[in-house]
Amino acid sequence: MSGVSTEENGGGDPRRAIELLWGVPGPPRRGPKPKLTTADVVEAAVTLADADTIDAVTIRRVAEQLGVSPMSLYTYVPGRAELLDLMIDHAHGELPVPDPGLGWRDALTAIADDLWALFHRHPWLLQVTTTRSALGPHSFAKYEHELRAVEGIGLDDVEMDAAVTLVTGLVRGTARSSLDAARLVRTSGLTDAQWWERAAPVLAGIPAAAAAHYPLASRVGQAAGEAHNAAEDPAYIFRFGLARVLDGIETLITARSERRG
Amino acid sequence: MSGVSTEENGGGDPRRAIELLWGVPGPPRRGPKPKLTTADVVEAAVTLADADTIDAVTIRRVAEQLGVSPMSLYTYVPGRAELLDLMIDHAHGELPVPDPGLGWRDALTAIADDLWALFHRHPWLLQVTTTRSALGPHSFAKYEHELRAVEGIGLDDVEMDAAVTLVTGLVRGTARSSLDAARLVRTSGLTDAQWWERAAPVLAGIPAAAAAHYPLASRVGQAAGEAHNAAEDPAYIFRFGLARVLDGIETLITARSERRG
DNA sequence: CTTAACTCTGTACTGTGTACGAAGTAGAGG
DNA sequence: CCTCTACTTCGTACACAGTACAGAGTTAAG
Repeated sequence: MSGVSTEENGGGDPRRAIELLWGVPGPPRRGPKPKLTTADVVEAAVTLADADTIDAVTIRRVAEQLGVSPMSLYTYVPGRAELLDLMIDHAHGELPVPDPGLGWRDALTAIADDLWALFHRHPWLLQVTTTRSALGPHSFAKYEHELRAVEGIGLDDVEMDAAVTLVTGLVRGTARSSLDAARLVRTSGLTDAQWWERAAPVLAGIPAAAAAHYPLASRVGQAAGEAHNAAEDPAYIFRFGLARVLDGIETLITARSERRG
Repeated sequence: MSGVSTEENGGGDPRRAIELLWGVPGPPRRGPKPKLTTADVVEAAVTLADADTIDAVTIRRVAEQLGVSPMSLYTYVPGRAELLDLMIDHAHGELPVPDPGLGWRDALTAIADDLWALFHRHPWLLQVTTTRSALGPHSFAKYEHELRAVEGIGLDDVEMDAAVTLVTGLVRGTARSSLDAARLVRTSGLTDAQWWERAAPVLAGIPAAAAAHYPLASRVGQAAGEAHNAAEDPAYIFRFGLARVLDGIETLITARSERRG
């Protein structure tokens, strides 16, 4: 069964975190040479998270991987929360710069595909909230490139923001489903098919769960399950959703231009 | 700063979890009368989560709220993960049954609005993954009602599934942003405006972060921030996104019917 | 009345983030 | 060169988590 929860992490003054994100050096160092750099810590943390989940990123494990005592990490990073922020911006740095020659549909599609790939390379990105933490250079650049895709196509500024947020949100949501499913297969040792094989007879023994009570859910659920095995389902929703959203944006643009002229 | 992570929870045999979800009584009881019911535990857990976050739902705290020792909860629930599953289905039970007389656009809009409201009543629903756990009666009913909204409008079964998943995914994503932002305001004690007041001068002191490097991001970000204060931003994206998605579905339906005749 | 199933509880283990204080290192000022 | 002091590193300790385990008490079945 599933059930995954999210941990809170403090707010606090943004100063130090922003300085770390932008690599501000700080005052000249007097004491012993540091063994590591902040970048070392971030990279070690990303390696751990890639191989498992964000939960694998514990202060103790990152320290162990670096051959250092846990507490010494606090020299490079104020705490675990800020480390996660640094990891996010680091990962955003992997996004390619979209081809500026593309039309808006192709550009948005490329952005969505790149983001989809990024999430599959770094699934932990979807286990972490982004609000207020996207202040690093690579996250800024990401937003800039996204806006460039919809610049000059007839949307006002507020709509441009909404359009790219809508597309990236679609990718986030569908990629999350895709990766949750994959992770579940890994941790439970059961594929979706195997899991259903086990669950189906239990459900069958419960009168209230009979197909007669849920005719559409039974029919459509089965059809969807057969059309694409469940592992590919989110990828289908991604493509389907992107097509719908792009069509919807096109409708808006058309309405705009017709009203104007 | 932000940074929120998600915990893993085991897979395991679905049998017991499904039985709990559907309220299968189990063999006749011989020992002392139980002080509680599984429903008591679930309701106490929901109360705790509503008042805070999903992290407030610890075995110890739920037990304390019920005036019982922590370990005795394991009589009613196999573990924390299964408790979360039960909470999800319990919450889905609050969703109203949509008016069957509505057209598909109004029906999908009503479903989206109801879900948006549910997420704002129970923000912890967005801190928990749903994959494979939606096997309870109320979650089944939710899916059934969603499909009813798009039944008979010219989509095949696979597209019906994709359409409702797209809409509910949109609500999930935008509601998550909305609630993450609200939670951040609560935990940091800073409104978005106050936080930006503090962050802006720090950013201003970093040459690499100059607006000249991110012209669109600066212009559009400012415009979006002024148009609606950040707290309302996700709500705007929700409405904007829903309009686009519905238009996109309409385009698909129209194309279908034109091809047919 | 005996027995066995069931509930409930206290204790204990492992693992988390990180506060605190001590120890050691190396550049700055004399 | 010596001293001072900022700085890095580390060991210990605390509060809190989920839950395994074993024992004690309770009640229905035989």
